[in-house]
Amino acid sequence: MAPVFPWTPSGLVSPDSPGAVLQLVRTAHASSRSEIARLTGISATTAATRVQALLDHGYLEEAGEGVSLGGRRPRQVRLRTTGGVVAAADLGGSHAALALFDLGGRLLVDRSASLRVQDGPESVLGWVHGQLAEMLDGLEGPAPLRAVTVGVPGPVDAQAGRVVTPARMPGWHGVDVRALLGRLVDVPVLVENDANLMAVGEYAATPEPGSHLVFLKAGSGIGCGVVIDGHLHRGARGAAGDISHASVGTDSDVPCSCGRIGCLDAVASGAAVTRDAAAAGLPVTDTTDVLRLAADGEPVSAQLLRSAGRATGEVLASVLNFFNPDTLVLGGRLSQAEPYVAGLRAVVYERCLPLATDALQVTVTRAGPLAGVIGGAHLALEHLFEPTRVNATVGSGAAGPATAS
Amino acid sequence: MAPVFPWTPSGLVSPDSPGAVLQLVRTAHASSRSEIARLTGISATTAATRVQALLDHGYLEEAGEGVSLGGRRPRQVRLRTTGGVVAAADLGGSHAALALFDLGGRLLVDRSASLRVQDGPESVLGWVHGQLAEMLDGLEGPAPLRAVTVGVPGPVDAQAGRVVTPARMPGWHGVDVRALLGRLVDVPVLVENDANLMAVGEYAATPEPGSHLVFLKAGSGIGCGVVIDGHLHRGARGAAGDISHASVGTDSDVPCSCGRIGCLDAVASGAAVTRDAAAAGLPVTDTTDVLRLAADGEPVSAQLLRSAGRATGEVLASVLNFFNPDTLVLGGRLSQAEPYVAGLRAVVYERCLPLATDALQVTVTRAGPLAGVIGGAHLALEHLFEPTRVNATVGSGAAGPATAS
DNA sequence: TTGACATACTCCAGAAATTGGACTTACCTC
DNA sequence: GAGGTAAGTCCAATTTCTGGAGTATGTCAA
Repeated sequence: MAPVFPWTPSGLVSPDSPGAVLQLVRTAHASSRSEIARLTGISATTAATRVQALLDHGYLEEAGEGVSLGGRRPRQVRLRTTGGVVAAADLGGSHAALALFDLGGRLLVDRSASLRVQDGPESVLGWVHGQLAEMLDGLEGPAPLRAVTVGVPGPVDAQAGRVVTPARMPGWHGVDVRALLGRLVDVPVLVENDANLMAVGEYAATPEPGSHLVFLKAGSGIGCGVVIDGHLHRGARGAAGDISHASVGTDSDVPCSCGRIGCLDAVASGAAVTRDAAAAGLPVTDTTDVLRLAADGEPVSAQLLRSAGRATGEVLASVLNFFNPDTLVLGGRLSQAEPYVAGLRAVVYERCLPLATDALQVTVTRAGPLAGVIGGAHLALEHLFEPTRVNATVGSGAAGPATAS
Repeated sequence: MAPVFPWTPSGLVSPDSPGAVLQLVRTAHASSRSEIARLTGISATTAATRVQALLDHGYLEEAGEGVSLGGRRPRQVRLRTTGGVVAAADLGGSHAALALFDLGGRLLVDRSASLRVQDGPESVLGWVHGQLAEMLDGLEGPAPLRAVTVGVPGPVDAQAGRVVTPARMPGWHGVDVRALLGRLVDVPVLVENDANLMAVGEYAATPEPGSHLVFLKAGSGIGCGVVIDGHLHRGARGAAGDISHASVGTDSDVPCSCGRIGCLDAVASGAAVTRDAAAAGLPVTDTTDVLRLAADGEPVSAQLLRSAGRATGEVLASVLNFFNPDTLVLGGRLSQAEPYVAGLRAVVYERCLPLATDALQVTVTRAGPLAGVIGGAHLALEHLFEPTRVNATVGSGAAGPATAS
């Protein structure tokens, strides 16, 4: 008999590194010393020691006693959420949402404001910084800013923190948002596509490890965000999630911005629906008008929205068959229109394979307009607390909580 | 100023667990003690101790001396590949490929044979076991079998090791391949879809961590395998990669097996091409005939293959835009036909967005007919050496190298 | 009420792992 | 050769982890 391995390299199986204790508490998987010992396999003594270290350094705080499981009640601990805040800014074509969150991911304040993208990156990011500073000043217990996430409506090189060819933000191509804003705030700055942020925001609402989520942002443009196994999928060039130029079977001959005919974006986007509604003689100038008419029971607008939903569903069906996610979340302004959602759902269930739909949940966004900033906060906190990738130097470069402004 | 964290939980940043040493050597990232110390950040003493333990237990072996970097030559170590073998079986509709690999992933023997699926799971898996036993007997230095991967042409519940609704293997629905084969071989058994295995096999040829790969298997049916960030993406129900029922713009009215019209499978699969070729009066009975005619310069068959490639490219373009991989690998028998590949490439580059194609490599499979078993070996070795998921009880359940037959 | 038993946690001494520095080996360059 | 450098070993000091004893505080059932 050839040699066998009677010995397994220790540490190969269970990830019980010291930092894992913080993760367990942060993700609500454990809340007492004994629970940590059980889950990680480390001894009770070690668990207590590590918890104490985290308490001493302000990562955790005592949280009273839990319920007895037949013996002494456990002394619970939780993340100390007052040790700082993270900020997220979700920039749109003409509008921005800004918010502050505590270290537990709880929303502290948010505001939204109209934005003048055309003023250029320096001006806009300066404005963002001013808004954030105001919000920070307004907090009750002042806490240091730890990280900022900026969402922009276009492709992003998240590694470098740069904007790439944004269709809806002329003048921003190649702009190093990380450097520009990092100079002002002096904390790590993450830059991300807005649909990606929304996807993460929805995932954060019910974070099931190992689950896959596709988020559809159907507004004046159409885009997707993809979360795979709990991690944002950006693709090779940060361009993942683009379905706007998939071709749909249509008799429309309106040319798309990409030069082709029959692209989803030219047929089923908010802009396209508005254009078609206006052409049909309805008194509309933007997507909101169409949504209002449809909500009031105006049939032509409802019909247009339903068609847009069906066209989008057609494209999504291919995506869902290919990608087989657990969840499809519909967001963006069009997802507020019932005919749109109904049309989309009908086609998805008609066109998808049984295996693709039997586990699939199709829901309308719960986080709503805050999905983007919630996702931004999630990424910022992940960056602060789980800097697993050693080479991921972001912003001020510090791995984990470090000096902040 | 609110409290800041001057202390970072140790172990939060660098993954330097004892088992990491084995991974570094296995993945060819390190080959000497000093290199391991440098890469992991552990002291030279510790690195030497761990290497010695791995040597003592047969995981590693000495491998002579390397080149000097200005001082003493490093004493190299490498994975001890003779400590066992892994097996992979790639079952097709009527054909099977079987192979044995050493623990370094090197192919030792392979054979292919015709298969009678209709004999049923017990019979077929018994036959597989017999073939593997024969091959094991034929090895020079007899080594114990450590794990087996079985690829089947249909959806799979990899977690449970079961086959799910396989279109091309009637009688196999719900069959617990892991249990059936595990009873015979008494080592961990992995079950996986064949296109998935091929994707992993191609990835294994040039394993770049963080890269995304889509593998197209275009044979008598059409399927994809997806590797995300080095990990196989199975989807929620193990059904990821299915593009056979995406609809393509065509004037064909041949109904698909799913009951609809215009599905890719009904238009561009090997079976569809053969059908159309026969209908055009060509003397063909299967895909091989068509490929041969086209290779001989027969224009109608070439034209049909080109159209099939174009239709497939149309569907893939959507997938590539959405998914933004680094690599698209074309495999399956149709990928051997130049007109098919040319048609596919043309449409992909025409229909994809610049961001989706500027980083994209479109290549024809290098691993060829062995891609499936190579992928199977890769998964088996990954299971043996990287059992990071604690709950992943597979086969005989042991995590890491353990008792074997 | 009371005893039996369980869980949660702490304390402490022994065991194990890790480290830094001294030391050896062995190569390169000049 | 001499000096410099990298690779690796040896060893004592240090740090970390563990298991068992002991304490605190519950549940449960008679």
